[in-house]
Amino acid sequence: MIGARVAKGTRLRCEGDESNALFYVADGWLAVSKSLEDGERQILDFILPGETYDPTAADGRTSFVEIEALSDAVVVTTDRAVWARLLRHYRDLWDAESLRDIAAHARQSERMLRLGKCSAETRVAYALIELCLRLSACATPNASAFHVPLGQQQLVDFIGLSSVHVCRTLRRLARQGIITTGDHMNITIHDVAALADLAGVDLAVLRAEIIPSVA
Amino acid sequence: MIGARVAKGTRLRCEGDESNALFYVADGWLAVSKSLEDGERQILDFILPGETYDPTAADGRTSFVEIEALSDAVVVTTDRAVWARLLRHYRDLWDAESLRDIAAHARQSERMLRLGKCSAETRVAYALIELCLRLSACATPNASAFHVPLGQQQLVDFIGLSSVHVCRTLRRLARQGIITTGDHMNITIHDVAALADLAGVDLAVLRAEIIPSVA
DNA sequence: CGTTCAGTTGAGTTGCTTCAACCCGTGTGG
DNA sequence: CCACACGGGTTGAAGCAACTCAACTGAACG
Repeated sequence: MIGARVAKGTRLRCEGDESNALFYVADGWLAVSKSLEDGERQILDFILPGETYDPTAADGRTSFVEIEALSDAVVVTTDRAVWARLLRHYRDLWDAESLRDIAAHARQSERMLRLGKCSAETRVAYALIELCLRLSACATPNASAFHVPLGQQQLVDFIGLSSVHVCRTLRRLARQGIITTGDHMNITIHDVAALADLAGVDLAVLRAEIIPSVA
Repeated sequence: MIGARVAKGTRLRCEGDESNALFYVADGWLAVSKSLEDGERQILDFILPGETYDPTAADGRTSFVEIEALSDAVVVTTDRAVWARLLRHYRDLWDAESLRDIAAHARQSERMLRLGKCSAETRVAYALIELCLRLSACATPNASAFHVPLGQQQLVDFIGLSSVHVCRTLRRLARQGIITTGDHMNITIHDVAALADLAGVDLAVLRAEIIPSVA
């Protein structure tokens, strides 16, 4: 189990020597992504402080994703086998992890639905809401204004639209007074209800599905 | 633990009394999907014989998906707590499940990438390849010809395009001699290489990532 | 023989992308 | 201190991929 500081922008290697590794993020944001040969990239999920991610593919050896630090971060690397033993022994840990797993899975599913079936506006609105929910769950209690440590390019890769169109859509939302964007992706949501409406979600339901509760 | 025969087309309830349930599919195909209020539906994954699925959301109570039997099926319903205990006690079971989990996760990620970034042709090709791989792994050793127990509508909900466009794309592939479609979604892949090429995947790599190996 | 329903095809439309120009804050070297 | 280049974000215009609408086919069934 090795803790390490990683600088913003660093790509974490998940293959070769480091295989069978599993990441625990102590601080900072990571992005998990996959890319095509032509350079197109899709961000699959963000990893927030306190969460773990296992990048191992089904063959148990290689990784199927790329992981990148979106901010300076502190990442702990653990051997999968060791981690598994811990999970088996400590009931609480197991429960907590299983909850986080479920939440991650639910989030990914929700995103797939939007990706496959929704308009640009809905997709953008949904992404903002998801980020807002996750952030307010882990840090700020204030639900409406938050800072996203992402460039537009990352947001774009997350949403799955062209940067041009994402930009347009954000501006439209801003013009409608639903959000304000400051410098460097400081986003303030003024009208959460309107945004949730555009995203086609019920805020309370979504939170229950997506955010690991301490039940 | 209750085993039950379910007829093709049945919707499995995952809420209320049946909450905290987890499904093991002994026989037949299930589809896991999510839908929008407007009726649009996205199929998130298929569950094949021998696989399990936990439809529980992060609040531990409600479900966040709909599950439907695509064929007549035999489904075993288990309490999550009981299942968790089994997993903790039987190391082999835990390993196998964790492998399946990883594979499912890798599949879903791969699909998200296609959903967000790829053309219709690529998405259709990829879907066919994935189905083919999974089927040939679990049943037919013959990789090229297989029967998909799906109507076009299901395939459409899986791929995330309009039925019209999926149809066109399939016909185009057929005209190019890459596949043949028989009655009721009997699909034969004549040129796996060409299809993999269109899908933008390396067949061997994909198999390693997506299919739980018995390693 | 008529009805129904899944799949197929054509024609017109739209939403997103692409391309290209531009703006502006930041860093850099003369 | 100014000139300049640079990169991220914004905007306009044009193109194209996928969607919608609508008509048709053919198999399945009473």
